[in-house]
Amino acid sequence: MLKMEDVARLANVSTATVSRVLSNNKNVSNKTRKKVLDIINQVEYKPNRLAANLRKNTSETVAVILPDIANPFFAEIVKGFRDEALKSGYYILLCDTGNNTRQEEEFVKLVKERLVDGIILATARMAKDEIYKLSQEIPVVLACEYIDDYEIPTVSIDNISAAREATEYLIEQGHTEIGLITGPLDVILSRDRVKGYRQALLLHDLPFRDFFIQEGDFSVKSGYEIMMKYLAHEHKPTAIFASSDEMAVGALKACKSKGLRIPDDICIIGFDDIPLCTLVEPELTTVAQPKYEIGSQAMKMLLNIIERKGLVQKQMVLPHQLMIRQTTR
Amino acid sequence: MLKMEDVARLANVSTATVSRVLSNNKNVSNKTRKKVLDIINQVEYKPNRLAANLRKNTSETVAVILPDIANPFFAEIVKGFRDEALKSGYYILLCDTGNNTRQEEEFVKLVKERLVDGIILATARMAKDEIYKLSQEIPVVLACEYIDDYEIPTVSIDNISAAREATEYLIEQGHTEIGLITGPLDVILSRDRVKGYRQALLLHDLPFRDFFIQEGDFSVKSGYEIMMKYLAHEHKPTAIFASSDEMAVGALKACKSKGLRIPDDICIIGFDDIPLCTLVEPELTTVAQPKYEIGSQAMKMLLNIIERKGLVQKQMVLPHQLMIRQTTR
DNA sequence: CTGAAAGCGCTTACAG
DNA sequence: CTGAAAGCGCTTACAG
Repeated sequence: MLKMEDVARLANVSTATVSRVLSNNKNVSNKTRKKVLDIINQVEYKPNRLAANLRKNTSETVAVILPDIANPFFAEIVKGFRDEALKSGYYILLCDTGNNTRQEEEFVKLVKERLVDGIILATARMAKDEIYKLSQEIPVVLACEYIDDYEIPTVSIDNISAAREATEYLIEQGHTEIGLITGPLDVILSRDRVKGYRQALLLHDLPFRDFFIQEGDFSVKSGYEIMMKYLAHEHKPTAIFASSDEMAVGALKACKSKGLRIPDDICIIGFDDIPLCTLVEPELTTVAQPKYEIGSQAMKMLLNIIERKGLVQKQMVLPHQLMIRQTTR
Repeated sequence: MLKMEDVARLANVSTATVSRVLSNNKNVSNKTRKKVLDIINQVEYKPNRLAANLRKNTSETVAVILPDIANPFFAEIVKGFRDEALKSGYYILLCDTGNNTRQEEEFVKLVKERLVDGIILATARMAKDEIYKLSQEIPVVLACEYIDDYEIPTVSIDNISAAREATEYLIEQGHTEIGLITGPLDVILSRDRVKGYRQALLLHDLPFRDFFIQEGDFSVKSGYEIMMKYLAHEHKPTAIFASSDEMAVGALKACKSKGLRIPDDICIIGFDDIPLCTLVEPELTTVAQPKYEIGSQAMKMLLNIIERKGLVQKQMVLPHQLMIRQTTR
């Protein structure tokens, strides 16, 4: 494999000049630049990024840490990450934790090893203060969740308001017994959505029942199982608010398997608005998040921080939207 | 950030010794090793991988090039990649081409820049001989597709046989008018599945109709639109074989929108067996691929080639399975 | 506008 | 078992 030295020799210049040409440094005469570029094209020279990065003390790579790449919600966000990273010539190191908290910490060492210039945490299991500590050492942006205690850069919707509105919508439709299927409660956004749900009940003077809050893990299966539990109870909810579309679909499946009609016998609202919503029957009412936008904005923010492009907005809240479809009425 | 030099000074040894301790080189006395490890733990030293890799001329990173991370089929395969890579301490650089052929070539330059030690192509749009050329320069494994002309390492199912069996199953159920919804025909596996379909018709002396082969792009939308076209035709198919589950679900949706009953009026078979299959109604009959296995085996093969662990099987064909559910009878 | 030279932080023959 | 020293392939002050 050719190195810069070879190109320099062929072009009769120093490696410094070749390097300058490659980095579009203005301090090169047009004549020299052309000569060097010709050689580069001719021999198809590509600089060794490892060497360049070592010297520049960067990696031009960012880590995206997320729980599960097979989750369609994250898949869409990743597209936003990707497009924005590519625009700036950064690569993405995929860090799928498989919902394993230890893995999350494991990946953080990427940073110490200088393999990445920054990290996007698309949902975190780590404690808030750990995230904060991390963000003091290295550029970190948290996607999908809002953290208020610390000044950690964040791109997300307002999960509390979104959950409150969804719950209030059900209340307005006459429901008073609303079952909540939450995400894992070590995830901040899961807790925020519980808050929103509680706020809605309080605002409408509705009683709060412990049994009506059940913790799922975002999967179809957990939604199914929790719904079965609800249905086995003597005091059944008349509406379900699930913290992910997949759990909502699981709940839908459970209701159908028991011969219940949706939305006549029971109403269901999901969260995220993944493609699946319009593929099930009836089509799922849900809270839409601007997934792609969250991804691209989070990456943009991270790259701005990495490249210290002056002041960057630290907390960005994007709009959500209640998508009323066929599982509510 | 501390460097090896600092650790060496603190431990009163040379950097060579620190390096040996870090790489588990046996040529270090237990006493020295302990002394060095104590310092390393104490100051939380992490070696700069960039520097180590430059020196060793590796990157301990592999590129996974795939069309669309949001495709649930690939998402599951990626899990196989991930687990196997992690086992060997390799990282994965995510290269989602967004179904853009130019992007595919773009990513190949990662190799020239020494940013990755090898490449997995999870489905390729590149011409066979280009893939071959690439595989001569750098370790390459092709996942999901089988290439026979060249000796390119490959992990896949037998797409031809799988498609033939699925088509024959429909024929055995009495269908003679079978519409095929293919994937993009620049993808090898799409063409292989067309081959299998043709073989089945030939084997059963059934006529081959050009109109019954329609090219989709693996998306729900394309399946929907193609099905609508079939249904608008005076000579309608009585069964559909789609080259992806998402297209099959699109076809299903189209049939339902026209008031057709599945499987009574029309039968549908998909391909891949993604989770969606059991979430739609009726549940989708499909050809299951061992997705996770394809991923882990492909990564294992790639890492073996990279680390030159002797002879590696060059072509691995994994079993597929027809999953008969509710959209056929 | 250009080049000589130092240095990024490691690893690895080589010598002892 | 250990260390001195060269070198991986770039970039970047510095000097001219």
